[in-house]
Amino acid sequence: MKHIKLRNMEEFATASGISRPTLSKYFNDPDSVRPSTRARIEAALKTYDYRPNMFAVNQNRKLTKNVGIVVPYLADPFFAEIARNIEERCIEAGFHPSLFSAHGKADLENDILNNLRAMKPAGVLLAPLGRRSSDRKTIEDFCRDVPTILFDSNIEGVGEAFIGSDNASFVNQTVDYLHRTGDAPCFFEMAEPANPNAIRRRDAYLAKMGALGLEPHVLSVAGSGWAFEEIGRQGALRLLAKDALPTRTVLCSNDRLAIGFLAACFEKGVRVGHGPGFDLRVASHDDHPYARFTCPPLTTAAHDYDAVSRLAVETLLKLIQSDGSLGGRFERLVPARLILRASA
Amino acid sequence: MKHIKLRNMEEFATASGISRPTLSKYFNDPDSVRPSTRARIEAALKTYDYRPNMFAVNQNRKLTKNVGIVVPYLADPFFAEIARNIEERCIEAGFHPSLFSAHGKADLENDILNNLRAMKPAGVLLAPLGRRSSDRKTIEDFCRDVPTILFDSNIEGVGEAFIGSDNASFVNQTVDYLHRTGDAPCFFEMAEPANPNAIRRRDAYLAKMGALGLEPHVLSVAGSGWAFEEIGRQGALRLLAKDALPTRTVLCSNDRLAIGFLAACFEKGVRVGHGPGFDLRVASHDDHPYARFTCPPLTTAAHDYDAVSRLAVETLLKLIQSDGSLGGRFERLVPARLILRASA
DNA sequence: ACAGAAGTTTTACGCGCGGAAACTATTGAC
DNA sequence: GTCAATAGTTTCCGCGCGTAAAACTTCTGT
Repeated sequence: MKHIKLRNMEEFATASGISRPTLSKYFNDPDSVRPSTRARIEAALKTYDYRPNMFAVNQNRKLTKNVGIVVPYLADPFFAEIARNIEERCIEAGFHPSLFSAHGKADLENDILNNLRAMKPAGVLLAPLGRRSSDRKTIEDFCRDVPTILFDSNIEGVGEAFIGSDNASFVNQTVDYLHRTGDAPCFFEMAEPANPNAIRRRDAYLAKMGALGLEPHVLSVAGSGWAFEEIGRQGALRLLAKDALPTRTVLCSNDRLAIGFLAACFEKGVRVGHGPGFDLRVASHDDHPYARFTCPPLTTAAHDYDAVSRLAVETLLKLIQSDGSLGGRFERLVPARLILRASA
Repeated sequence: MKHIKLRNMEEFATASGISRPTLSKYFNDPDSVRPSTRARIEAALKTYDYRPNMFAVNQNRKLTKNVGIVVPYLADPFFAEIARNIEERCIEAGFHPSLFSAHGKADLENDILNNLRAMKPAGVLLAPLGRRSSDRKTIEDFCRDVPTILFDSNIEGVGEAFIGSDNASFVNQTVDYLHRTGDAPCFFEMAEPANPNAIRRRDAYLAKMGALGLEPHVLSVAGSGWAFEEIGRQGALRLLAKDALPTRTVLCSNDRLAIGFLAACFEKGVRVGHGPGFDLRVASHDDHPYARFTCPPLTTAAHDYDAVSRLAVETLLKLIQSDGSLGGRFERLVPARLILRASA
């Protein structure tokens, strides 16, 4: 029966027979009015079509219900998936998430943060581009003005909290498994990783190999940017052509590199798998949405998407409730779960 | 030197020595003021840190600079890629795009449209979920209130325009190529496609086979939702187990199904490729970002991402300039480009 | 130099809502 | 039934900016 469209709260007040300040209270918090009047209001809402003007609301409210979600590269299914997860949790909590992608570009990330400032968000969840310290200041300034929680990729000391994956857990599990069931792996990575997690994974690999008393082999392939699959493929093709793999077991820094690596193996007729009749074992990290559809399916260490997104949103809500400060920087690293498939 | 932060335009007016209405004009259109005063304003902007409050601006402006971009499923790299493309073009044109994903859920799409209404966007680019007519009304109502352009997936008569891909062009090219270089294909698809494009592709396949005087074979596999790869894989496994493929050439409705199909072939030792020594040729449509990394790389008909996004944004800008109506529904279908890779 | 055009300032109002203050009505326990 | 606490009403102001009107100033072309 939503026929008459009302233009403002005043009209809705006269139409519903309830004073405007009471309506204002109701829209800010439906529980702040008596149940009987709440029922009257909600009955009126079904008869008349009225919604508060969000611009007028946000102009006057000290704290909006907006939250910003910023990811470095949305065309990467990993970020698409985690952003989806976070977005849904924010909606559940009664907030209005806005999703932004830096598309791999630092200056776009800066623009996003500046525009986000104008939205006066209650809080921001930011997965920064991993990059040199030259741009660190922009993010630092932003975090000083807006309650921000970093996720996925950490910047030491910046933001009120960091929620991420425990790269050591990822690498320890994969190296352990590969070593236990055959040979310890060499480590395949990009020479100039776009992301600090890659550096932590290499460090974890070196540490783990040291702990096992084994000699590490790091293969750093050239390439920059976000076209990881192609970089992995080209790197693998070069290594295979030169027969330069130091071991018959390869651990890739991440699944997107591994997807390219496997494509190169297929191209060159290298049989990837575990057991007799196979030339090479390949494992990786992330459990990328397509990792189960590679040929062969990829053995990998899986992110706990659910836990990371849940913790990130929970921490953000806590941060918002405690008025923008948690009293000390909170950090939480979520461990990985090993996924065994045919590639290793 | 951006030291003093000014709280509103009034303060900036006194600080810069320029009247507030003139500043207002400047921020709405920098070219609407005399070059000399424009220079004075921009000089002042470098001394003082001031940006108009976007909520106050949008409350009073009849037409905001917001544009909404709505896609059905952002975790699908196809939509991630086209959304990225569209977003960047909108920014270039001086608008503020907001990206939303329905995450495959019809009720979420409805919520998004309702929230979008509150943002009073100048225009909206909507790639609707393909679904039954029961929800058509929500979209129709929305399009009546907000200047909207549909893309990717059409709904007859809804919105001011539709920009999409020419499914017939996709299918004609792949069928032609397969037929010319070997055998005509059977058609592999989902029985209950999430998207009307799938139906058009099947129809195009039937028509093309008819035109070639050949008998068509449509293989519809069970499954619904957006996990296309798994649906394709399961369907392929069943068909291979029963040896039920009517031809040695398979044309998949889209690349995500094909990715699953290829995974199943690999699993079962079916050698996919073109020429002697291969069991099966597989081709598809879309040129999904991962199509070049499948094993073997996928022969497919590529979307012209660039043309679709460019046309969509151009049409939207035209629509906004002409005050919300183009005087008749505009439709434009972009042809495909055949990409030959090893799978067929 | 001067009329006319174009740009600028002054003044004033409005947008739709948040929120404070003072007052009135309702509630529930004694 | 009284009274205090709670909830609602009335009235008013402020938020930051768009925008209109009128007066004023500066810029054009001749």
